[in-house]
Amino acid sequence: MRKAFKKLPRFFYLRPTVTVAKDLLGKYLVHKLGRKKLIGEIVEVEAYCEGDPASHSYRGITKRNEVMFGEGGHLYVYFTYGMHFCANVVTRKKGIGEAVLIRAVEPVEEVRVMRKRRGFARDDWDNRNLTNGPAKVCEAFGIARKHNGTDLCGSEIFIADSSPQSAFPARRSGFKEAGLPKSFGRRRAGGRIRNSTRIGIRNGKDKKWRFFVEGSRFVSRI
DNA sequence: TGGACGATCCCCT
DNA sequence: GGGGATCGTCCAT
Repeated sequence: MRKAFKKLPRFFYLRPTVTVAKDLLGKYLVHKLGRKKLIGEIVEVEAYCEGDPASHSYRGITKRNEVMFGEGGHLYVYFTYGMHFCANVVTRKKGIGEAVLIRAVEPVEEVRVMRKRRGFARDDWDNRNLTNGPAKVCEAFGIARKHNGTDLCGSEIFIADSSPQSAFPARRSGFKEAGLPKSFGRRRAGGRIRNSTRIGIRNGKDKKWRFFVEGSRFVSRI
């Protein structure tokens, strides 16, 4: 019996945060906006764990970070530097404040919409700078404050899999029933997973919890 | 109530 | 590689 394509199930997100971070590479971020589906393949993430001084959850639960302490599989969106939003995938069970920051994706579907949202010129055909940073991803995908707490097991914003080698296989035959375009199954980024220290933090510098797809043109930096 | 600073981006040199 | 934009959040008065 063939397994139908489906968005990642709840238990995917309840696992250890570093594991979830690595497994998110090559998966597809999907935002249903009206009749359109904005889709990008995740190529760069960072894990933020308990006892991690770089994490927003380090000093305990507050109004800002409470979504991080909720059940895994929800979206934690925060506002930073007075002008940017960043999106995180909440992990683990309720009560544990851990999450994975989505740092970069490779644009896949509705790229024109993303380009317009990012204010790209019509004659600028290099999409490398479209979604190669956490705030750029949010701007391109139209993710903002109102999406904080969104259930990724819902139908507005979710993450899907199309990699046949992964632990969460999907088949092209299932895309139609999932309402996704036929081109959806193509794996684009390829490459092995590499890791490094995280970007833009002072504390927790030693942890090598940034994960990215080796050789991808769409990561924020090498 | 004030002030320091931030999981960033963009433009400038 | 350096600095400015810009404001919500948190902690110290």
